[in-house]
Amino acid sequence: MARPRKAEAREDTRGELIEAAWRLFSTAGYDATPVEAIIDAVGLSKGAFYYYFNGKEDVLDAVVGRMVDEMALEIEGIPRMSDLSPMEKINRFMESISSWKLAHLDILSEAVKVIYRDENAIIRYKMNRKALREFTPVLAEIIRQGIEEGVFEAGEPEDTAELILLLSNAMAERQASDLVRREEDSESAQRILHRAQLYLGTMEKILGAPASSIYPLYDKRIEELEQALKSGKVKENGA
Amino acid sequence: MARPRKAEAREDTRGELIEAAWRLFSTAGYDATPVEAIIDAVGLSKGAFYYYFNGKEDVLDAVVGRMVDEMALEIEGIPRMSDLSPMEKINRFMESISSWKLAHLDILSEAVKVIYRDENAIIRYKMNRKALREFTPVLAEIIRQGIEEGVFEAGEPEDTAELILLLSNAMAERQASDLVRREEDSESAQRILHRAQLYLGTMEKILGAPASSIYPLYDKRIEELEQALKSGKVKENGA
DNA sequence: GTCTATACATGGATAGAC
DNA sequence: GTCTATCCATGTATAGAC
Repeated sequence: MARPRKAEAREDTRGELIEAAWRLFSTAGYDATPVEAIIDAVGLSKGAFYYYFNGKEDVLDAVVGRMVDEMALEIEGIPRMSDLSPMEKINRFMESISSWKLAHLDILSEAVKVIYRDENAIIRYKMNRKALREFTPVLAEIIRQGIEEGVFEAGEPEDTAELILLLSNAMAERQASDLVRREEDSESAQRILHRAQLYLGTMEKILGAPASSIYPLYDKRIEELEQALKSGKVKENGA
Repeated sequence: MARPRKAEAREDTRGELIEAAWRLFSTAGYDATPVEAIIDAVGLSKGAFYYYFNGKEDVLDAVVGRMVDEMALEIEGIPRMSDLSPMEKINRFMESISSWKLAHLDILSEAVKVIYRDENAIIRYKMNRKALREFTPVLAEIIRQGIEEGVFEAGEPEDTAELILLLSNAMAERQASDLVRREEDSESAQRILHRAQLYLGTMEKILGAPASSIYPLYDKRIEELEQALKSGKVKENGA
């Protein structure tokens, strides 16, 4: 009977639900988060939830959509940054994506472990696919410029971009699992970096770009990430 | 009250359940298949199901396990086929995997569409990960041989093998969705093949192998697959 | 050891009150 | 537009027959 919080106290109910859902999905997992947990966190009833979303999967799409859109915002201007060379643009692109990821790992040194659990494959999959869709045209444009200027030697820009993104994502997944596992199993940091170099080198070959030209900052990023994971939560996230 | 089939008529109950589960998962999807549907198909009760499996996810693991093991059986001998060159071994490897896939598509020109639906990401993920685990050492051994003989120029064999498998899987996923979509959207066959060449070419670069050396039969395979999809089910699968 | 019958809790969904 | 009350499917667990 206890009536949840009054409506008047609420502003962006849908947004609050998305926020709460993401916090729960990333700490408990998707399947393990009942709709009830989401509404409890916000102080709403089930009916309200189903008023804002078509179902549980719908809120997952909203969560994913919000994150990818944030990323998209950061990268969409890169092709038109006339002070950067194509290679610099690519590095800027990579940098934007991984620093965004780092920023969103604050809530979640724990979350990495959760998100990469089997049952949460659906989250990763939706994220990857949406990111692929939205980022491919941007990266393709950069590649096109590089080909025109003669600094890249690659095939069809769209396909090439897609492949690069695929690799970059696979690398991220691999590195994430490497870093998480490194706490138990102690694989050498050297070995992990070495593996990353293989991926980066492959991207260079695909682009027909010189060795060690892609993402030279990567080593530093990994170090940061490792520090973040070691020291537990980096900072608190209130809302 | 109606008592299902008697026990005496049964031989490999667990196997029957796995079989039925796979048929249902691949036609209706994982989430959309209640445990009840599986036991109905076999003529058993719920208790029996929970006698053989710890839960629904357990039967999915069994399904995936069985398929990957079948594939593993076909490829594990390849590194020791002394009449083949390393490059031939790699092609044999690829061929084995994709012809196995084709063979298991008989039940399922329909299944492709189902398996690639969002909600079934968990099936694909489990499949890919198990395949990666089991196939990497085999492919790595072949690569090691190639490096020793000087026909490949690649880095650490395990990492290289993993990357190749990753690409091969990504290519398969891409091609599957291309071919399925081709029924509505009419993307040119040319474009699809072209995309495949990009993946194969990348694998060659990773191995440091000559162009067009990997999987020259691929074009033919794709044609076969396309025929299979066009003409609906290819053959019936009784048990 | 193998299975039937059944009970139960959970949680996704909906109808309709306010 | 917001929420309460309710329904129902389904995953899980168990007691006990054969």
